Amino acid sequence: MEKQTDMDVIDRLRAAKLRPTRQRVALAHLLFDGDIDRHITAESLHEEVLATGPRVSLATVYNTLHQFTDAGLLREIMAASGKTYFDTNTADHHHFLDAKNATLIDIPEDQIALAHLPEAPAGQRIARVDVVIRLEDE
Amino acid sequence: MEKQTDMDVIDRLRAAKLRPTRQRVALAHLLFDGDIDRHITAESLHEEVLATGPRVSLATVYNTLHQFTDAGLLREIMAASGKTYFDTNTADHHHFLDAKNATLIDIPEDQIALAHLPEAPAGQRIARVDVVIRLEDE
DNA sequence: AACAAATTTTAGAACAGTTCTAAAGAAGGG
DNA sequence: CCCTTCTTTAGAACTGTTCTAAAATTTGTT
Ligand SMILES: [Mn+2]
Ligand SMILES: [Mn+2]
Ligand SMILES: [Zn+2]
Ligand SMILES: [Zn+2]
Repeated sequence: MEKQTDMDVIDRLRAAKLRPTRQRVALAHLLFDGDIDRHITAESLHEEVLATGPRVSLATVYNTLHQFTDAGLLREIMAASGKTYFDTNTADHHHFLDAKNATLIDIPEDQIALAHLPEAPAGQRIARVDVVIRLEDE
Repeated sequence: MEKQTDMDVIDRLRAAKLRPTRQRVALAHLLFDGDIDRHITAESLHEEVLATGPRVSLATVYNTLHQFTDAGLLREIMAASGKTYFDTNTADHHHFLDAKNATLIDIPEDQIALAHLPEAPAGQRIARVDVVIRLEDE
């Protein structure tokens, strides 16, 4: 996924049925260029785009993050502390929460295992399992 | 724990180094009478106490919930949806989240098992593990 | 290129949940 | 009782997020 061209990004947006506006292209580059999975908040992404790209309002950052989430390009994580994080890693996985730095860290898939899941109450099914391991300084 | 007398509750508050005020006694009864574990929010407990007991401000409900949590009588759970829940079950345990009703349900201890926990990043230790199993209608 | 229609962006207001402030009230010890 | 300390309270403030409706951009059509 390294260093996408604008055309790469534009195609991706079109595939998601989203017009490739200047703002969305800039945000998509920040989110998806490079191979690193990211855990960002609306505020943090807003600061980042202001520092490097075109002017984008905070409302647009929120709109875009939700649109990307609906398109399956991001995953929404409500870890704690009232902030919503968006994760560029859309695979099923779990997180460490560094509460002091308000940061999420992926837990490598092979390092955790839910032995046996409980049965859902009658009439309901399991939509998603989130494990959050809260860290503290040693 | 069934139907505590005021004296029971007052002793409990004294043990937590909290003056047994009218408000705290009323809230403690609501939280700790009966054997049922409860998952409440500040708003829900506020409504409840207004309906049945002395006038208590929302600020006092928040203050009291945090004091009880600090005293180990409650456990704070930030499940999702921007609301903070307080759990009268202070033992380590996990939850179903019924997102539609914004409700937490205890998962019986024996019905879930974390097979092996990952190692915490250098310099940090695991403070707490929270598993939230989000439910959806079948 | 010019135009019209549809979508998007934006500033700022509004909102929800929570915390803060500082003044008034209640509790406990002598 | 009196004094000191702690607690409660109303309302303001604050944080993160969503909403509103007007202006701007994008896209498709001539
Ligand atoms: Mn969302
Ligand atoms: Mn707290
Ligand atoms: Zn992640
Ligand atoms: Zn519980």
